[in-house]
Amino acid sequence: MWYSSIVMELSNYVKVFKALSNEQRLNIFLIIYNQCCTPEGSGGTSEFKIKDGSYYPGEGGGVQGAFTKICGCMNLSRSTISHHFKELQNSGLIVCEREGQTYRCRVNEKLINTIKEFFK
Amino acid sequence: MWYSSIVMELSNYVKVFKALSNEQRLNIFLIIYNQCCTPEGSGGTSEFKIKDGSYYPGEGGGVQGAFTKICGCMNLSRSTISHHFKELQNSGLIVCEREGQTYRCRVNEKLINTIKEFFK
DNA sequence: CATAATGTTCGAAAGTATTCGAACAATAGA
DNA sequence: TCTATTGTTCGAATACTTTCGAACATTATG
Repeated sequence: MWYSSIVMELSNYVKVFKALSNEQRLNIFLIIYNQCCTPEGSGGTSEFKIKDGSYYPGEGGGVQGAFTKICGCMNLSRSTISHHFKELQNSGLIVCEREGQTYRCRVNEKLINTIKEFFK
Repeated sequence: MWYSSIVMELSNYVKVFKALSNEQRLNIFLIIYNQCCTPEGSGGTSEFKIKDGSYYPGEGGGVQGAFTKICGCMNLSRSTISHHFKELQNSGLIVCEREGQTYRCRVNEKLINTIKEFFK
């Protein structure tokens, strides 16, 4: 028999699942997750880079016009994208900071491992 | 760099995360998940058994008075429990059937593996 | 069969989410 | 410095969730 291993307060799992429970937000998360992750094990800051409508991972860039370009991809207003980013940050799934007009996001790999563990 | 492996329609992932995005429902899921799973790899029907306020897994029993007892544990009405069970079933996370007054639930291990894969 | 118990369905109330556009603040570049 | 662009915050509209109690259907048992 299986046991789920619960290592955080249940309300934190709820936050994560809630963050992923909206299709638009899940899409945004996947863009970040798939395009902008650190090499496994590095644990450092990873980058999220969008240029000319395509995504370029890695190499220290960050994004310019990330929101607007994501808006273009998914037909949502900038304020809505901003809101969804905030929800993702709030759940702990991503960590973002700005440097001038450059947006820098990293996926919280530790939390993702915790969620993986949840499903044993 | 990681890539999430998406093997279902995104809307199905959304359904699963939505099902787990409410603390009460997550609790119910955990009761089922932790107390009533088949031995790994068996793939068969597992049981969900509650008796005298305690949970007894396995051995072909099923539940009598499951809802009422869960109500007792979590201060929710029977109609609410019923609703949450339906949501969990709807997401595909659990499969339930009744046999007379006996409730039989199994966790959908295949779907759970799919979700695990999602987090690479 | 009558009764008690269990789970379901319905409608309503209250709360939460999603989305928008407008007004705003910060920054980069002409 | 002025302008265009970017992301943020606000308030509002609409839609969805959570929860309840009441009425109902089904089943087990006296």
